[in-house]
Amino acid sequence: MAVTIKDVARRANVAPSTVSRVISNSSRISEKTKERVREAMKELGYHPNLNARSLANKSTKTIGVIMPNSAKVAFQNPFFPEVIRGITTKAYQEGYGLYLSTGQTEDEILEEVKQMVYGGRVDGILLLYSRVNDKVMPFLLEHGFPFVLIGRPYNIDESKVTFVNNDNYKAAKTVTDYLVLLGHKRIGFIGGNLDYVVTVDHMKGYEQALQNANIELREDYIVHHAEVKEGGQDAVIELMSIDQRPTALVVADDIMTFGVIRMLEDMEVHVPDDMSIVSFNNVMISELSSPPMTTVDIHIYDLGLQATHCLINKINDPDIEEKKVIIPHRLIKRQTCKKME
Amino acid sequence: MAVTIKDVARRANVAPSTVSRVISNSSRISEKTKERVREAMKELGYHPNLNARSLANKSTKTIGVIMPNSAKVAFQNPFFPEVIRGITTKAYQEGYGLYLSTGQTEDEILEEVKQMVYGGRVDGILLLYSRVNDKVMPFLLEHGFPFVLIGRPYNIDESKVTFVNNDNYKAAKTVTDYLVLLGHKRIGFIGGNLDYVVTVDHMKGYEQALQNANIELREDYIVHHAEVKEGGQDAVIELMSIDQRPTALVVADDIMTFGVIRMLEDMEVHVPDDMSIVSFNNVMISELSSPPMTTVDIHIYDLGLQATHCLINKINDPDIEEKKVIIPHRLIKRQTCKKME
DNA sequence: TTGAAAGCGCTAACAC
DNA sequence: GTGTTAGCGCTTTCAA
Repeated sequence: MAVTIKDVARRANVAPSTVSRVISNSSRISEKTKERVREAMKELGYHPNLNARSLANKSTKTIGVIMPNSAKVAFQNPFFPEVIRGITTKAYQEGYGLYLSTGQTEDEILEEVKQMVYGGRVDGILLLYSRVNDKVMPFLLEHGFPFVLIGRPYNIDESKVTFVNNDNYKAAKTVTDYLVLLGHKRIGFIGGNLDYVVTVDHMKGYEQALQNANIELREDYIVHHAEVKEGGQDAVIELMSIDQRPTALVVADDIMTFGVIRMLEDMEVHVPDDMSIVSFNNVMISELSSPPMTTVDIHIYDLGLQATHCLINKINDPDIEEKKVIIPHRLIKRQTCKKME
Repeated sequence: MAVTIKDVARRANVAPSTVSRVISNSSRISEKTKERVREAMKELGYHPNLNARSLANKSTKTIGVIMPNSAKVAFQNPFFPEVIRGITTKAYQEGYGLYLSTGQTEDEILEEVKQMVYGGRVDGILLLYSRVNDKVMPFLLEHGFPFVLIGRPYNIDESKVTFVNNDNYKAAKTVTDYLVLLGHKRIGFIGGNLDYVVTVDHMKGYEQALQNANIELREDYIVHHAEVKEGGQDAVIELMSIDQRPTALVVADDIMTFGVIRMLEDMEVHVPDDMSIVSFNNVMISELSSPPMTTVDIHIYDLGLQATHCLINKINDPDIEEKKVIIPHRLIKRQTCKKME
């Protein structure tokens, strides 16, 4: 059996409560006793039992991280590693640990969240996605459990939830405007899963830009795919089979763009000469495509960092008011766009 | 305050222990009482407190996942997401949760591991890397704490630790043999961080293949870089500045290969016409490079899955004997290799 | 400034 | 089959 607070107390000739106070560095303990107790802890190799502490405390110092259903797909995309990197950094600084969701389906995940909340496993929850008809958020809201959303609440009053997001609408609009400015009129859109709010926002931005430019919206220029890998490739096939092919593409995600470029290459459609492309995220390898891709940097790392920051604030002060943080984005011009002749 | 086991007991007119037994579905409870108790749980909306359970139980049903120091670098590489995907799958099946390390330096991580172990936060630990002078493994070994290593123990008796690995030596040898068979004699090697055992193994395989082929080893053909992104590019510069440039490259990692191809392209060295390349891992995007890369599939997902499987076995039966699992690899031929004229 | 003791919610040994 | 009860190791009143 491991050494407990009682052992330390005995050794230092004090009461267990005193040891506890020393651990939390209470100001009402004399320096002398503190020293003596610390000594004893060292000698015995004492380490607190975190479960016992959590039980007495009702605080776990851990954050639950909920990934979209099926990490299967999620983790394919460097977005998640990168956002977790941001989360990790802040969490470590503040002495929090991370507890990861493992469920694959929406229902499994909801079950897990319930366990985390009811079971007292975590002090707060980070939602790494915003889905259109999500059940997790309503649950959390209903129970007044601290959480922060990365993304944007949908069908839920924004003032009721703290979230960290990009202005994806604007980003998509800017990017489309940019292609229009380069002289493109036939601009296709390859979007992600329509269940995700980010996809909805992207599409609206794209549509608005075209409308502003008096370019007619063509249904057949818009393709959606859930899978980042095959998705990009399938989408290309669809778009290239159209009579009047697009000359430029707005692509939901950099990884998709890899697939898109690859596929176009196979069809001898050259980027950027025959096709311009802009996409989103600017993950690490985005600059390593051939040609290097023009993309919107959404500062994924910051999304994670800020969200964690907000969450910890909320945990520390449950009555803090809800907050909306927009992380700025930035168009990174590389070599997948070209002016129309 | 949440509803506890006592509330349920009162409601169902039984003792708390009975409720506990119903929860664990003990066979010594009559179906009738079980029903009654379950009814009460439903009515009251009971959910067990996991901290209390862990405290009484000395079991947390969670696995600690330790990433190499600085997830900063680690997560850049799709290897980790993919291995976690494997872990996640098995863990979920078996009802285990995942607790992630967040430390950046080796010391921080060792501290975290100690916390996990002493603090009773996890039942077992998964080590996602094998470093040459690692302190975590000795610690775990010394404390007889259940853990499984993904990779290979170094400077530690293999029979003392359960590990899941590829035969990286052989993979590197095969790959180099392959290039030799294609007629290459000037074969460069771009390796990862030499602190990692996998890098050591790769290099040995490479050297052995050259030796077997009676090709002299050239120091200047061997370059190591820790960072996957810049690494590949820097390495190319070094290798291309040599008088007698290599005609083929063995690259430690697919992501590096993206950088390598990119850089070669900039120098108008075309792959595979002017340079053949083979690398390792076969992550999702590996087939999306231009040209698609020839690489060794190491079945990352299986590494994670098997390791988790072994760990859970060890947790359930601490006296089970240590085991060594080698996940097979497979050369995936795509388009970055060409026969020398 | 310190100690005694109650309790956090659950499990498991022991009794019946 | 079911109940009683003593912990698990810590925190936190309340007293002194």
